[in-house]
Amino acid sequence: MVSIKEVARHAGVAISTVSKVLNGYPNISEETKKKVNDAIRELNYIPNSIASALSSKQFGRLALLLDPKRQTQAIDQIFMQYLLGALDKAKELNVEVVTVFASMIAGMDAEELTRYFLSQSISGIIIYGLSKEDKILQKLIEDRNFACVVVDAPVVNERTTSVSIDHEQAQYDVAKKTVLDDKCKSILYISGKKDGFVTEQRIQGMKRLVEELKLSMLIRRGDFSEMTARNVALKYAKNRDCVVCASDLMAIGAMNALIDMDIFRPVCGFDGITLMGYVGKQMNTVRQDFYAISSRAVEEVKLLMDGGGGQQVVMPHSIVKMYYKDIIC
Amino acid sequence: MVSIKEVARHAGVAISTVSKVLNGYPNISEETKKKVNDAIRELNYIPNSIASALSSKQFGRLALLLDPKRQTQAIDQIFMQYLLGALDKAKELNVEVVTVFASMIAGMDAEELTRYFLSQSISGIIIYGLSKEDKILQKLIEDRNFACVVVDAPVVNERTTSVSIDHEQAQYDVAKKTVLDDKCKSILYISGKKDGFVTEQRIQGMKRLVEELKLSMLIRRGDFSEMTARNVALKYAKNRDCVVCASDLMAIGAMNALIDMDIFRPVCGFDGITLMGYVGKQMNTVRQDFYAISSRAVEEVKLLMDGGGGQQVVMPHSIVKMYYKDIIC
DNA sequence: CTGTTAGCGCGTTCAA
DNA sequence: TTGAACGCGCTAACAG
Repeated sequence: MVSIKEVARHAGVAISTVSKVLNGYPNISEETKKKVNDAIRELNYIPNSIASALSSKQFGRLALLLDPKRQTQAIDQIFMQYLLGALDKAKELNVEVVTVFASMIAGMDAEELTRYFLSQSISGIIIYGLSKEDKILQKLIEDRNFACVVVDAPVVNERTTSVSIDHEQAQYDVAKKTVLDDKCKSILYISGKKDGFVTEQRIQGMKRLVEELKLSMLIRRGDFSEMTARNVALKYAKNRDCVVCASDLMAIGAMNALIDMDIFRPVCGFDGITLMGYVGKQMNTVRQDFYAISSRAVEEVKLLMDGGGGQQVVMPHSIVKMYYKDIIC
Repeated sequence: MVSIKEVARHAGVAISTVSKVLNGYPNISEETKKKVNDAIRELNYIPNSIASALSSKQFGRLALLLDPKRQTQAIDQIFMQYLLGALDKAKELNVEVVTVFASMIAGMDAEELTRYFLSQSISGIIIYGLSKEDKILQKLIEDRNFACVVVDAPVVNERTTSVSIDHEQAQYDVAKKTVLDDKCKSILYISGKKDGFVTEQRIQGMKRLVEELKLSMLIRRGDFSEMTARNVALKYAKNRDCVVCASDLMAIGAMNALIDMDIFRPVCGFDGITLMGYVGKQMNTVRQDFYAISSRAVEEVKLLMDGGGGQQVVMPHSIVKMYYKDIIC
């Protein structure tokens, strides 16, 4: 491995001069700059980022914390968008990223987790989809040892920023459009899991709408799975004017149930990802740009790592009519 | 940040002694070992992996090379299984992993890519789904600067191992079962993309079967998308006894086309992931364990990084009957 | 504008 | 069995 020392010798300058050229310091004559760059090229020199990090004490890596399962699942597609957005932005900002899956840290308490991250030179963490039940990560956040960005959970402190769309408003918006389009009076709402932060926010949005438009609403707990939504719809949709679901996947389940029952009800979903397969129908949904959200999360965590304070970041959403012709692949 | 120096001072020993305890060297008395460990615990000392790597010159990180798109896609679910399998195993083997997406290295030629990886202290690479058209990565592999493992492509040299199931045999197996179950005589085969290594292997499997059982076969190029498979099936399935598809997703597309045409044909797929949604049908498919494949790939790349030679690793597959009731989420 | 020097935190001789 | 000393490759004062 060719080191900075050899480059310096080859160029006939000091090591520090090479370093300065490398890092774009001012006050270097064009002439020496050229000499150094020539040497670098000739020797095919590659800077050692490890040594650089050690020397400059710029450790500060960023951990992306996701919770995929051994079983393939629809949400994996969202995870990929998160990863893609984060890695692209991290490369742009020159931040090293470590991908961490929940299974790798299962069983660790907050203290072990802290040690684990520190030993990996991690100083910033992005947590995707924090659960209300996850006391360990919440402790980690409260301890403020790391710069944290929480996606889709309203957690903020001096070292923690929250990034997400306004779920309350988004749920309100998409349901309102659906209700008004078809002059519905009664709603079946299939919500998300109990332990998710967004679930409650979306229910609030529904309640606001129901109050405002003087509607009636039946809320049934879903779990973001197609199957459960299907069963709920089979049981309760008949007496309702429309079905509002807290995810596109559940909307598909509900839609299939309606088809099986041979009745029509407007259905609306949430997420706006193209995973629904070909069924020749259409529906309203909330579209979020998971890539952009994750990209922003990286920017925010960088700010925190550089000493900024935590804040609440609200990303834009839109309501779109999706055609089920959108294909999975 | 508490360093090894403070631990040494606290324990009343030399730095090197602490280092030896840390790395499990022999010839350390139980007594000093205890002193050191106590100090470590008291000070809450965390070894700096960066400094350790620099000092021991053990760089050797592992890059995982994937190609997800900005658009959500079914294959994302397979990617997640790959990532999960690789990261779990890497943690077990204590290998540092860097996730790299194709978009991050787009436009680089083999030489730039080499420099990029080297500057990141990467010495091993796992390439998932290498395309025949990707001359740059193929050059990278041929250059032998890195320990490479290629998943789903039959590329082997001294520094390159191939890991995948036997696609020829798997395609043969699943099609044979489907054909024999229903006594089919003519097949519509919807293949994968032209530029994939596995596409050709699977076609070979089909050809072997056709010859052995004296069948007739019409091959149409698909692209692993539901939509294309649907269109192909609409056009050609009517005159054929069954439809064999090179992916589950295409099988769904074909199945939906058959339903629309209101005709029945046995359909078989490939992959065995549960992404098909609820349609109340069933079909044969090849099941591969993507997690296990990726896990094995990491083991193999570790062997290569430690000086081993390249080889061809064939992972097991099985033929299963999948019920479409398997739900996406 | 350039070179000298002193570390960063740790692993690894080699003497003691 | 232990510790002093050196160096990994690089950055960052400071001196010239």
